[in-house]
Amino acid sequence: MKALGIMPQLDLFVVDIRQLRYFVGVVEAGSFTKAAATLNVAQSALSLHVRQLEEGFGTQLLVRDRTGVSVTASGDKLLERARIILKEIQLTEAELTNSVAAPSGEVTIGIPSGAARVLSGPLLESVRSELPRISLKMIEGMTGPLEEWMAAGRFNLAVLYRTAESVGQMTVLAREEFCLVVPPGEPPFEDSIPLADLHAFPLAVPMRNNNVRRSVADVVAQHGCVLDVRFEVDSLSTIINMVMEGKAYSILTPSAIQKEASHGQVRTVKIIDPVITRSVVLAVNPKDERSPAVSAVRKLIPKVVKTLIEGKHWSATVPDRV
Amino acid sequence: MKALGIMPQLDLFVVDIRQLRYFVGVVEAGSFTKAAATLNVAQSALSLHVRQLEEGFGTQLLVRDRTGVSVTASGDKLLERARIILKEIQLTEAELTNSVAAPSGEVTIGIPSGAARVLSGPLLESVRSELPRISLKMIEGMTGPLEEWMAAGRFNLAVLYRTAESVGQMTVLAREEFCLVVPPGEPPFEDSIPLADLHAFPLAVPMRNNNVRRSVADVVAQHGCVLDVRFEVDSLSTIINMVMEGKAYSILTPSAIQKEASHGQVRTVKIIDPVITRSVVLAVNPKDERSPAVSAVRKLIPKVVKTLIEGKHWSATVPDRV
DNA sequence: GCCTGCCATCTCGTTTCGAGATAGACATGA
DNA sequence: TCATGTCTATCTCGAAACGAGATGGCAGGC
Repeated sequence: MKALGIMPQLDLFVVDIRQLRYFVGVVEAGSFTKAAATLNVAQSALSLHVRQLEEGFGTQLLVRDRTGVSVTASGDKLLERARIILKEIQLTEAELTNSVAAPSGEVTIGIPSGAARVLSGPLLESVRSELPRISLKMIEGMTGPLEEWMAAGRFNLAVLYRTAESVGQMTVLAREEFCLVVPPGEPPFEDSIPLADLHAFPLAVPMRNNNVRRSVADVVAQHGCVLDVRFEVDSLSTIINMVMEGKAYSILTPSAIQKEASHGQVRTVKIIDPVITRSVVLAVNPKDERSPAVSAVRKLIPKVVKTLIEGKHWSATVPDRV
Repeated sequence: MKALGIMPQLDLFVVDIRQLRYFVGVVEAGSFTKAAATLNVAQSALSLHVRQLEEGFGTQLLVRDRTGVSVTASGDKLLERARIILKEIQLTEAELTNSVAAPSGEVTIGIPSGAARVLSGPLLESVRSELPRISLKMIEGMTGPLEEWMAAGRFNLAVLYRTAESVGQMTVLAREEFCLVVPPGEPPFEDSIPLADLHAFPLAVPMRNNNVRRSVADVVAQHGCVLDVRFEVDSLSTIINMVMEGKAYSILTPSAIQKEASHGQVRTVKIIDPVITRSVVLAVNPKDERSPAVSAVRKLIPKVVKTLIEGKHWSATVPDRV
């Protein structure tokens, strides 16, 4: 066994929690084989660890025979001591985690207007019901400014968008596909439209620095296509109103127009050849990672998202967890 | 963190002794960097482990700043608990090892006649003084029968010989070189003699199944040499007496004739081209490995051997320990 | 502006761990 | 006597964990 740092003397034996757990488990089961089944560990691993304890202490702890094991006098001493230690550890874990069972305080979250349209209500409700001592401050905005403010540490958490496969340390909440948002009663009437045909529709889209705009523009450029951008507006609700009033089309993700689409106020037509996707991700301010309140909200958000998607309140896909 | 067996739930956090030791060390040092120096562990390792504790408990334990660290309220709780746990472990180790601090009982050891000549007296004395509650039963014999008896489990321990580099689970106590044992006043008078010249001397050597005999015979055969074996005697003292009386020469290791050589009753001449060496090893009966008494004697023997060699009471070399 | 001190992160080689297979020992029943 | 079953010990190998060393970022002092 390698020197463990705190006691650098070579070959010094230091008992380990795992070994104690295995030892107690074996004694209580009465055999390595039964303990293996109970503890869901290979019998050979138990055999090895108990043997390491015996070698470390320089004394035999178990008597082995064909019917199993029984403890020696030394083994009884260790059993008693091990139970005390394991109990202490259990109490420690309970005490330390208990202090985060009811986290409290203020948590700030930045959220893009699009995602906010499906997520802000349910999230606020969930936090209120499940984390009653947490005050969630939600700041909605366009993604450009949100990225900057998050980078500046203005929020504890932020919902952001990413098109790259790699999202680093962030959690992927959902994947969305961009679609053509169509005024009611207007063509096209098919379920999908090729990217190359989008030029036929006059578009109201966000400003050039907008994440949505850049995502789509990149793909369009890559495919040698063009778009008929008539209006550049950094106001999602304005864009949606224009579509509802038949003044323009737009290219958005389902979260942005989930409600209007479900009420028939706009229609969505899938864009294909290629499908344009992006991820909705959750970023955490590294400084706040270990805050119990932030941690709790951070764990709650994916659940809210999953519930929305599975309840067909958001047309997106939940990413696979590996 | 992998499922630890006793709690197979994935990702379940289980505090580890090492982490607690590191945490306490860091808090007491007031900084990771100072703790690293104190604990002889890389600062990055401490940082990582404490962070794992924080992530596992879901709460921040330390406040870090440019002057070092201080504990949070949660950290204080953990510090208190950790000290209790580490103390319990220390007491456990003390209690368990204390029961082997004064091992008692009978220990049997087989020892070849050659090695017994230098080792049996000092070993019995050492056991008597350092392990007063142990009764050491020493059985001397030729190595052939000793090997068989040890294999049959007749002894707890056995001192044996090996010529191969690999000695498996056994402990190497010493290395010896075979030499020509010469009657006083007889040639050769040089300090060393080539193997090829040994045929000039009439030899009294042990019987064919003897370890000594086989070790030398193998090397002689490998070098295309011959020996003039006049007497085959399975009694070491008889062989030595014959040499002392000028009736024969012999080929033995220094342990066999250490006393007679030191009294001028025989001379030793180093055999070269090649030097013939063998190891003196200590074997333990696997069934007895964990007996405290056997373990204590097992640890004592190398010390006795080392003292003999370093005190020039045995012309052999102590093996390097890697 | 530079230096110092401190912590966090990354890479890489080493060590440890556990699963699975297998062998040996022993008792029981046919 | 042989086959079977039960139990423990040992070995191999792939995966995971660990720690050293290097490096970067940040803040304060000179």
